[in-house]
This record gives sequence, C-alpha cells and structure tokens, in this order.
Amino acid sequence: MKTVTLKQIAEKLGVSVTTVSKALKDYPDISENTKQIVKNMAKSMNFVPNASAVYLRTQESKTIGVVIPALVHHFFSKVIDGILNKAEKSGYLVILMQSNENYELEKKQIDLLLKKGVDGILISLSNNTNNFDHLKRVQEYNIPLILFDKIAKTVNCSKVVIDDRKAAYDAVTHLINKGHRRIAHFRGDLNPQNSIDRFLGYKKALEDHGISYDPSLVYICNKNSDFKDGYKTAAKLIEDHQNTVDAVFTITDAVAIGAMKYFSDHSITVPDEIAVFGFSNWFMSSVTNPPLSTVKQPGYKMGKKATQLLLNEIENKKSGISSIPQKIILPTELIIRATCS
Amino acid sequence: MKTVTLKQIAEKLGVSVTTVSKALKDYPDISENTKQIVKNMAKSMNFVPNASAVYLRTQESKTIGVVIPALVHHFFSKVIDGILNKAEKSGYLVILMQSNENYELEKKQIDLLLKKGVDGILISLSNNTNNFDHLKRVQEYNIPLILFDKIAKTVNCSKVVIDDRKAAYDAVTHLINKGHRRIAHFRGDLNPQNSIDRFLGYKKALEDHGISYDPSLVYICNKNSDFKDGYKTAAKLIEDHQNTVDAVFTITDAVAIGAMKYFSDHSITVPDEIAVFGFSNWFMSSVTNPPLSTVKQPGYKMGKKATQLLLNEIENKKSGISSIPQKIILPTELIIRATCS
DNA sequence: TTGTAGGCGTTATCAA
DNA sequence: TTGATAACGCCTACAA
Repeated sequence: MKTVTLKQIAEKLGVSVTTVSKALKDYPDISENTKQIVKNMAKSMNFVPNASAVYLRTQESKTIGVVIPALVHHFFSKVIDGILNKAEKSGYLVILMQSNENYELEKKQIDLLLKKGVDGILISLSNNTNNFDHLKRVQEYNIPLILFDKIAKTVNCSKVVIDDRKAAYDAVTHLINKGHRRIAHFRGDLNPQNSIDRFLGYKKALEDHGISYDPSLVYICNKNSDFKDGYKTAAKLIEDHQNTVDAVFTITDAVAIGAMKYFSDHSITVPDEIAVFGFSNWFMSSVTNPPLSTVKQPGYKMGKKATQLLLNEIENKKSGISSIPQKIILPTELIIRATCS
Repeated sequence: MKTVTLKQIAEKLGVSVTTVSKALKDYPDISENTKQIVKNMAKSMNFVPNASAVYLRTQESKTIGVVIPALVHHFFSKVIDGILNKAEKSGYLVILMQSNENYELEKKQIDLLLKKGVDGILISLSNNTNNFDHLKRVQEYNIPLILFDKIAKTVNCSKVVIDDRKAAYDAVTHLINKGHRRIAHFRGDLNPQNSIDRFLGYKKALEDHGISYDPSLVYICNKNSDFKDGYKTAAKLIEDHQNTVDAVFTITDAVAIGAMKYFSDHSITVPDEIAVFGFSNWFMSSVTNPPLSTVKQPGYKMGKKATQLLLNEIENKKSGISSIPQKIILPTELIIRATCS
C-alpha cells in the first residue's frame, strides 16, 4: 500500500486539494456537507498527513530532542520516563540521543537535532563538556533550550535541577548528628557541577559542625560512578584508613551499594563499624541489607518539569513572546534507613 | 540567527541553488574550484540541510521509531542503549516511545511514527496487545518492521528474541539437579509470549525429571513484575506452602530480589531453606546477599542486533530487494551464584 | 561546467 | 463555498 496524500483523496472525490486540506482542518469556509464527505474518505483511505511536508510549511515539527549522558542509570531512565509521558500527552515526539559522556558526540548530536528541525532541546551535559558553543548555537537559532540535572552555569537558559549542595549538606549533617566524625566522601568526577556541589555541601557540613575537612577522606569515582567503583573505592578507603573512618557519603546509590558489598565481603558491619549514605533513592536502595539511607532525587518529576518548561517556551515563541530564563530547583528529601543510625 | 538555506548561500555567492546543492554533494560535474568556494561558504555560514525538505524529496528520513512497553527496566534500558549506539553509528536518529503496557497507546504511537515518515520501526509489544492490525498496517505501508523480546508469533516479520523456554528449562533443571523438588514459579502476566514460554520451560523441566507439576506452586505477578510483586508473592507463597517449598524460579531478577527481601525479613534463609533463581542478570543481582543465580539475557546485544536487522531491511528496500523475515535467537547463559546450591 | 524547471505534500493567500 | 497558485527547502533530469 502506498502512502495516501491529499491529492489522492482529492482525485477520488473530484474536488481540489485545497478543499480537502481545509475540510480536514475544519476551516469555516467549507460546507459541513463537504467536510463530512472528505473526512469519511480520509478515514477510509487511512490518510495520515506527512509530517515533513507539514513541517516544511509551518516550521513546526512537533518533535523535541533530548540528549543525556547515558540511559542505563536508574535516575536518567526515570527522567526520560517523565519526558516521554509529558511529551506524549502534549502531542510531541521525542528524539533521544546518548552522548556517552563524550563531548564531541554531544556536539554532533546537537547539530543533528538542529538539522532535523526539532522545536526544542532538552539536555543534560556530559561530564566532559567544558565548552558550550554548541549550546550557544542552539540559542542563536532561536530554538528553545532547557538544561536539566547536569547544567552549565554560564549558559543563559532555563534549568531544572535539585539543590545538590544542600542535599549533600543535609545528608552529611545527619551523619554528624548521629555521632559520626570521620566521614569519607566518594565523590564523582571533578568536572560536573553536581559532583562539585555535592562535594561542597559535604565540606560545608563538616566545617559548620566543627569537624576539620580532611582531603585524604575524599575519593574520586570514575565518570560512571557505578557499583564497581564503589567496591574498588571502598577497598582503597579501608586500606588507607582502616578502622579510623566511621561513615561514608557517596555520590550515587550504586556506589554506596558497591561499597556495602565490599564491607560485607570483608566482614565490616554496616552501620556499626561504618555508616553509609547514598544519593538518588534508587528503588534498589530499600532492598539492600541493611537498607540504604539516601537522598531522594525526583527524576520523573525533573523530566516532566523540564518538558513542561520547554513546551511553554515553544508556545511563547510561536506567540512572539520571549521567555525569561528561570531556574527550577526541585526539592530533595532524606530517606533514613538502617545504614546510618 | 535565521536558519541558513541553499538559496542564501547561492545568493551570497552569485551562483544558482543547483550549483550549491551539487557542490556540497560532490557531484562530478562541478569544478573543484567552485566546490571549494561553496563548501567554505557553507561552513562559514553554518549551513545545516533541512531534514524535512530532504525527506520530502528523497523519502528517506534517516530516522527510526522504537516502541517499548516501559523504559525504567534494566533490561529495556540496555536494549535501548544498544539501539541508540548502533543507530548513531549508522547516522540514524531514534524516536523513542513508551506504550506503558497500554495497547491503545501503542497503536496511536505506531500511527504517529507512520505519519512522521520513519524509515523503519522496532517494537517490543505491550503485555495487553492481542490485536496486531497496527503492525500489519506498518507492513502494508511497506515500512520495515522488527519485533524484539515481546513478539507476536502471528506477525510475519523479522524478530530478535531469546529462547525463553529453553532458558527457563535450564534454570529449573539446575535447581532440580541441586536436589530441589518443590519448586515454585513466580510467573509474569498471562498474555506475553515470553511469560508463557518461561512458564512452559519451567513445567517441562519438572516433567522431564519426574516431578509432577503442581499448579498451586505457580503465582502470577503483576504486569510490572517488580520487586514489590516479588515481596508480596513471596508472602503468599509462604502463607500457602510454609516450609514445604524448597525453591522458587522467578520471571525477573527484580521479583527475585523482592522475594529475597521477604525471606530475609522473615528469617527464612536463602538458599538453605529456599533457593532462588532469577532472570535477566541485572547487574544488581551480583550484589544481593547472597548473590542471585540468574539467566543472562543479552539486552544490549538484542538492541544492537535488532537495529542492524532493521537497517539492513531499510537498505534492501532502497535497492528494491525484498527482505526475508528471519528470527534471531540470541543465546542465554546460566549465571550460578549463591542463592541456589 | 552551470543553470532552469519541476516536484515531493502541505498550507495560505487570493481570486473565482 | 471552492479552487488555482505559490511557497516551504531540497534534489535531479535535462537544457544551455
């Protein structure tokens, strides 16, 4: 079966293409009768308007582009879940791309999205992105752009984030209140803003509570920050500090779980000998033994909110209104479970 | 900045649009000199060809559509990971949609993809899909279609799957060989083929080893089959069968982990009192306590392979070759860890 | 070697 | 109330 066009409907009905087009779009200057006939025929022929042709005319693709560092992370899949559901409800399609934490790829993908003529772009930056010209380019083309989670401070557009610094501060403060003093931090890569912010929150919490900051207690995980990193880093920690350390605050739940695995393999009891605090509230964290304390990071909500902002900006642009960049900070929450007490 | 077109380049250079178009595509009938000039200008003006216009002419969108039941599953995110990476390398964009296990939504999404003019479609069916007219429609439009993981036997197209039946058979046989006799099965929904196949593999293994099949040992999890289901179902199992059951084979690792959580909460020791066998080799399975035995299900490979097949069929179609539907069965593997011994 | 013209499917303007 | 026509940006057969 060939794809059906307006022309074919018009021919079959002996009317003009214009009439068909107008009838299907309920133009007021077409008679009810004609409209019905056309609509019925369109339905029976299984007509689907050609999106590219529509775009060429209207400059609206009803498609948004999304670039994330990696999909196989519980947090990001929640975000995407939120994006897809919100976009679906609003009649937008989503082109999804992974940068695999690679700046060059990220740049290339932005170009592809521009070429494709997406109506807007959502992006969470790769850990290795230090140059933001590709984002500036998006803005020069006047395509709405929203950054989420891994953002760049210097890019002037709307952003959706959590307050990483405060969340980390709260988590570490909780550990301190529970009597821990030698608190290690398994931090993320040096580059990403949220890795930096969580570290700063950690440091600030120590200082505010009269505990001197000891750089030797801070370890950097790989860019993946997965549970293998957690396992390995825990090994290093124990090698370096043996039983002088009494808690660890990690950049992600996966790292925390890896560390707990190491502790369990080496008969170090959690939380008695060492407390553990994760980050994300990945659902697995409730199932570990003992259950993991963590920071609840609202991934689904972040995706939904970012998409909403983007669609608003797209609407604004259509109406000729310019959008004022805003920064939305979603609330986090401490989830206290048995790994720290 | 407005988006740059061939026309603008042509005007700036005082040549025709045709010349520009040909020069950029390295047509042999344009002088080297002109080509250079045009290419430089295009670069300096940041020219990006308009994908919709190209599509309208060439009927090639360089875009594929992917529909999955749900993204927030480790297995599916691995599949998507494979799809995105393969597509990226081949210069294809991916439009991703979630059916949320909803047949109506799935149908609608297929229509959107057709309308958008994707070059091909990859789909894993929702648990509630019993009618396949929407897939037939795709084929009537002569759009290459590949089913993966959750397939429909009656749709005549290429498929990429694992041998669920054999995998389940092997897992249960392993439990039997280890001396287990009262083996429960936490199965998936009644509808999906792989849920059926895993159940059949379970049953066959029992029968082949002289263990009579006891329907009261088979429990149906919700369509999500997540760890909460596992927890609840384990509770039911213990209520119904107390200590007469000595093993459980689950539809997913998440269900297994949920069940283990229940056992641990109720001081039922794994594997001494009850052995557990999961399905997927979700990376978390190696971190549980004790580590979970499971079936390794190659998600990334499945995504990659399905995409490859699809791109081949797209190529074939362009060359006027018709593709013969094939069924690719990817190998699975038992991963034996401490939850069964 | 370069340019003209027509068309992909749709929409919008204007005339009939 | 309907239809002819041009245009969106690009590609290509054909003419110059």
